[in-house]
Amino acid sequence: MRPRDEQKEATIREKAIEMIVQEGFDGFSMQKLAKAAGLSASTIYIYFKNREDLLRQLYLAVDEVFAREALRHFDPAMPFEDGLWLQWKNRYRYILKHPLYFHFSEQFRNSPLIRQQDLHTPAFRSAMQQFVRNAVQRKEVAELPAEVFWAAAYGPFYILVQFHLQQSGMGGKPFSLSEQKLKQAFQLVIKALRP
Amino acid sequence: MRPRDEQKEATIREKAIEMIVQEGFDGFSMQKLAKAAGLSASTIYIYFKNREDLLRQLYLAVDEVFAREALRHFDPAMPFEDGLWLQWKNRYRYILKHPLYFHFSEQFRNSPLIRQQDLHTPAFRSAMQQFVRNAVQRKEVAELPAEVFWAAAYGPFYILVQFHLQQSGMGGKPFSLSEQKLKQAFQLVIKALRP
DNA sequence: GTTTTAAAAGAACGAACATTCGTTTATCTT
DNA sequence: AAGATAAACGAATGTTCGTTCTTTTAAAAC
Repeated sequence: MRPRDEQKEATIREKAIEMIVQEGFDGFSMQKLAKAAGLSASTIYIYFKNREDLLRQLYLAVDEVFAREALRHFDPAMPFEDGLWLQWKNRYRYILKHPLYFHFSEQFRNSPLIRQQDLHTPAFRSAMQQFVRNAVQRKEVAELPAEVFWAAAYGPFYILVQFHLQQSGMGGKPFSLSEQKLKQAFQLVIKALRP
Repeated sequence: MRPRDEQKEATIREKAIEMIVQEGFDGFSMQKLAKAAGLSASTIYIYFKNREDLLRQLYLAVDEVFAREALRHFDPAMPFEDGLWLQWKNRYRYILKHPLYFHFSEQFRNSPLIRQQDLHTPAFRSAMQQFVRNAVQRKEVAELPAEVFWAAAYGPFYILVQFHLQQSGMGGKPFSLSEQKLKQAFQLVIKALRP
């Protein structure tokens, strides 16, 4: 029997993400994807059940990479400031390395295609919860409702990143957020969260 | 001659926004919109040049309402803390009053359909710029790169709002962010931005 | 009340859509 | 080398898409 071509599936995934970032869900079709990937439309159905399944799988795969990169070298037992900065830097590095992936997931954020509960893996969520519990216990941060805390801890990060991502457009222009500005924003967050 | 039916155009706009919030750009079509609005598809083309024009007009109209509401009772000369809190409350009220509108604009945020520069009217942008210039001059806030400043001033707000918006889903469930939590987040932001 | 005009409807257009089907092709097993 | 099997393809399915055309309808102007 003939084996599956791993390179082929990888190409489908890459081109699909590219197309969605450039044209949105709206402009994304199986036939255009087939043409972009240089294969027949029916071949896509060997690797993915249907359009919806393809989108779902893409999202899950991208989110999994994100979760892995965000938690790199992270331990929920870390001192709060170190741990939060590590996560900021990890996410920053992820976005520099995979701007398309990041842009792609952002398309899902407010779309009806993915339920909120599907965002991030359970392991990721529980690691983050433990991290905050520790920080509160050690009185490194003020005690706050969870969503207020996360909004303060990551809101500035995401707004900053989104701004620079849009500045860079989708052409070749590089992502221009400097680590210095990132650090500046981070210092503000730390000041805000101190007890 | 027969006059245009203003009610008809209003219905088209409302139903279009509803449909986009519920099904995304992907699931939005002229024919489904016609059926939902109870008229012929060709009638839509009396009020809007085409699909793209319809989306553009919807976005501009919604954004105009937002800008008006956000600036309600606002003056760039206000003391910083008062002015920023007023804007937070204005935006909060806007989202409570028009959750669909807000959800609708969020769909555009990372989509290729609207250029970043089209976000918000020039009047809105310049009012905000003047507001910060004044605050810096009076040493009410630290001097920071513009995007770092805005990220810190509004990041927590938007993350908080997005979280509660997703919690409420799109069914009848009410938008559940309390003004108390809003105020808590605001206090953190003020603490962060002080010189 | 007739004429004028544009709104509104409905049918129709080709194009593009997601998906399936039958055939061909490439690779593994024997 | 022959046979088995699933990958890969091209063609075709029926549906839905955005938009236009033709006709009908309703209101304003006379």
